[in-house]
Amino acid sequence: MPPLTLTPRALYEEVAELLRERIFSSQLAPGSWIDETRLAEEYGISRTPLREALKVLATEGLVTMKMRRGAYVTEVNAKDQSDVYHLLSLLESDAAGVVASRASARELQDLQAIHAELAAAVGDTSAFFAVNERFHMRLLEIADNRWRDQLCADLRKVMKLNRHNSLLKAGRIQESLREHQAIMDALLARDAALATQRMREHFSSGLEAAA
Amino acid sequence: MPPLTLTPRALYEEVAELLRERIFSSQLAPGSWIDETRLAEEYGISRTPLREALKVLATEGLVTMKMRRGAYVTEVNAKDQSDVYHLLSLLESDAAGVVASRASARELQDLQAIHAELAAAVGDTSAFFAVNERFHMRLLEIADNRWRDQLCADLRKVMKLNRHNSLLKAGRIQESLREHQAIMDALLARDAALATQRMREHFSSGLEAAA
DNA sequence: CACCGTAATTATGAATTCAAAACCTTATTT
DNA sequence: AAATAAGGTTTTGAATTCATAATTACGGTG
Repeated sequence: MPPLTLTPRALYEEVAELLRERIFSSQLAPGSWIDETRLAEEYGISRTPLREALKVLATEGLVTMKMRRGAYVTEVNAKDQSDVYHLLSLLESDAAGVVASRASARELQDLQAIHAELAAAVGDTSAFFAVNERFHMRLLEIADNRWRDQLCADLRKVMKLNRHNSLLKAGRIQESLREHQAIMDALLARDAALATQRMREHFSSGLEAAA
Repeated sequence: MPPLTLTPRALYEEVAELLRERIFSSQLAPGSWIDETRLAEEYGISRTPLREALKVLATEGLVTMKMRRGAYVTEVNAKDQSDVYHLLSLLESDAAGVVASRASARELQDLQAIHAELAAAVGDTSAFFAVNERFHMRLLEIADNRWRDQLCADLRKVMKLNRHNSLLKAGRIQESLREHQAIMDALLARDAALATQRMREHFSSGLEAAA
C-alpha cells in the first residue's frame, strides 16, 4: 500500500490556505504583524514555504509586504470595502447576463436546483449562507470565464477581511431570497439585460444593508 | 561604477518584473519550461527570490506551476484571450462612467491633455501606443479604485502574453483616435452612461480588429 | 531489436545557514 | 529627567545545503 499523501497541492498553497482561514477568522487581525518564525514553528515547517505563501497572499491583496519589516494583514477601510463590492457587483452582474444568454437548459436546471435548496434553507441562517455562496459560485462557473472566476474569488476573499461586512446580512434572508427568485426568473426567461440588472440590484441592496 | 541599487523594491519584485518582460517579449515563450537554476545563475541571484517571484507570477496567471515539475509560461488560447478582453472592457468601461460622474475639472483637463498628446502622436505608432496606454491608466487612476487598477493591470499583463493580440492594432490608429475623442466628449459632458457605452464600443472594435 | 527494470543524473521543494537591517535595551550625557 | 548613542537581540532577506521526486541513460532479457 502506497502512502496516501498524494500531495494534492504544493505545501506553499496549503499554507496559504491556512493563513487565509486565519485571516478570515480574525485570528490574524487586520493591521497586525505576521510573525514568520512563530508561524513556521507552529506549522512545523521552515520559513521558506511560509514566505512563498505570504507573497501569494500579498499578490491577492490579503497581506501587505513592508520592505525589510515583514508582512502585515491588509487593513481595508470603508472605501476599500465599497470599491471591492462595486467590482464584485459589476463582474457578477455581467456573469448573470452571460448565463442568461448562453447557459444550457441543463445548467439552468442546476441553478434552479440550488435555488430550491436556498428556499428550503430559509430557516437555517448558516445553511442559507452556504447555499447562497454555492449559487453565486455556480453561476460564475456557468458563465465560463475562468479569469473572472479567479477575480471574483480574490475579491470575495478581500471582502472577508472585514468579518462584519459579510456579503449577506443575516436580517436580509427573506429579501435576499426574493431577489434570487427574480434573478432566476430573468435567467429562465433568457433575458440577459434583465438578469444583469437584477443581479446588480441584488448587490446594491446588499450594500445598503451593510451601510 | 558601483551598483547604485538603493533597493527601491524587494528583490523578488524586481525579478518578477524582469520575468514579466521576458514573457511579454516572448523570450520566454508560452508553454515553455522555466529553468530556475539557469535563470538564477544568469541574474546572479539564488533560487530563493526567483522562486518567490515565480509564485507571484503564478498568482497573476502569467505562469503555471506544475507540481514537482516546475514553472511553465501560461498558454492562453483564443477563448482565454477574449475572456480576458471582455473583463477588461467591462472594468474600464465602468471606470469611464465613474470618471464622467466624479472626476474633478482638473482631472478631466489632465485626461484631455493626454488625449491631445495622443492626437499629436498619430504619425508615430509606438508613441501612439505608449500614450494610449497612459490615457487608459490615467483614466483608471482617476476612477480611484485601487482594486480595479490592480485587476486591470493584471488582465493587461495576461493580454500581453500573446504578442500578436495587442490591445491596439497598428491599422486602427485613426479609428482609435476617433473613438477616444468620442469618449473624451462623453466625459466632458459628464454623461456617465454614454462614456461607459463608448468605452465599451472602443474595446469592442478593438476586438473585431484582432479577430 | 524492442522492452523493461535499474542506476545515475538532474531539478524541485524545503530546511538550514548566514548577513545585514531594524529593533530594543541600557547607559551616558546634557 | 529627557535625549541620545552604543551594544546586543531579533527578524528579515537571501544564499546555501539537503532530501526526494522525476527524468534520463544504460544494460540486461526476452
